[in-house]
Amino acid sequence: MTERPLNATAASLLGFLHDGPLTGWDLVALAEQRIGGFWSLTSSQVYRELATMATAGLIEAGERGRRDRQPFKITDAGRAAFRAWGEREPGAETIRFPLLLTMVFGQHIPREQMARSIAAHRALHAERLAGYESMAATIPAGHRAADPFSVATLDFGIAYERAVLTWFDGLPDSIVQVERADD
Amino acid sequence: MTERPLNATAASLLGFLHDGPLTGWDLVALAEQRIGGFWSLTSSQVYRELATMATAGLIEAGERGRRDRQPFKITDAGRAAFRAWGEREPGAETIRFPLLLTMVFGQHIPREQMARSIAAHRALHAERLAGYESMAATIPAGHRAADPFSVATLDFGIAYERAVLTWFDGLPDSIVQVERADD
DNA sequence: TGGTACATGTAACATGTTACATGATTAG
DNA sequence: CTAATCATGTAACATGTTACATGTACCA
Repeated sequence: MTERPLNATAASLLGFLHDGPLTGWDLVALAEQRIGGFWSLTSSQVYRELATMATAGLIEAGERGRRDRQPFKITDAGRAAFRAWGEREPGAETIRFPLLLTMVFGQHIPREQMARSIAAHRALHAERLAGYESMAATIPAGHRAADPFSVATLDFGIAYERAVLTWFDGLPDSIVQVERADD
Repeated sequence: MTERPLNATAASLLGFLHDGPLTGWDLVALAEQRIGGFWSLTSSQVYRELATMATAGLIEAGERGRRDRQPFKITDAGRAAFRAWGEREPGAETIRFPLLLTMVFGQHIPREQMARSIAAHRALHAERLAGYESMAATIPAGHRAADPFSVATLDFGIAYERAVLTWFDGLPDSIVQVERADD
């Protein structure tokens, strides 16, 4: 007992398990879809956390089904642990943006390389934004009120991606523009 | 030889060392100031990376000065390693935003708690934005052209923080508003 | 002369990443 | 029958975090 507090990744798994038993595989897919935009996790991590939480009694393994699927069910202890996590002040966000790191040292990095990276990342963000926007478009009108939390996180994704795109588009030519030899 | 490629944190230290020898302490402070907005590192990490890089011959320790300060100087091998890092396509950014995680599971979390967390985070972001904006205000006009890279990363911080604040302010009352007993 | 800021570092541990091994089921 | 996808998991390692120990120099 007196387990150390849950980490956020484990807590999110417990969060998903509130709605019913799920397998590791399901959780990976669900997490990617629902929190992938601002929380990353790998299947390795998921299986490790599940094993740890099962040992700690926060979840219980059910019968294995087809293809060895093993569903986990949240226990009362798990719900309590989740509640305790939810009551802690969430920490500040961390962002790790390698492109910006490259950019800080831009003077030491080939200009063309940088311009290409920027273009690639811009495209990636445009794609993500499009994805979020099409998700948002399919939200039934009534749902916006019914599940404001999911909507809010989706809105965050949209706001973030739009800001990033606007920033990309405002970069000065001195950074973005590649002098091209007339080939 | 054939060392595995640099990690981004180590690379950033090498980046700073391009402009002259620095101690671990200096690097921590400099990193916090220059890349703290989108890349976090702790002093423990810095000293560990310095030790590793010194062993690998990417940097060289100089004479210890006052208060045991130990400056490190980048070597040619270090410059080469940095260049190799700069030539790799920077990976996608990762964001880890605990507040959003809490929010996804908002239905399972006390409303008042959530509202308080949101207010606290909003204040934090407002503060950061103000900091960035005052930094931006002190950039001499000519500098904008002279060091477009630093300016660009600062602009990112501003764009990001503004987007986050706007998002906060657009959250629906159903999330933000706490019913207050008339006390 | 005592507190504060400077400065370096270690140890222990938590978390995240990558690569791989294994097998079940399904679709063609 | 075979390739693709589903599904679980381990091992090894890299990276990040937290707590602490040690000592120096400045400044009031």
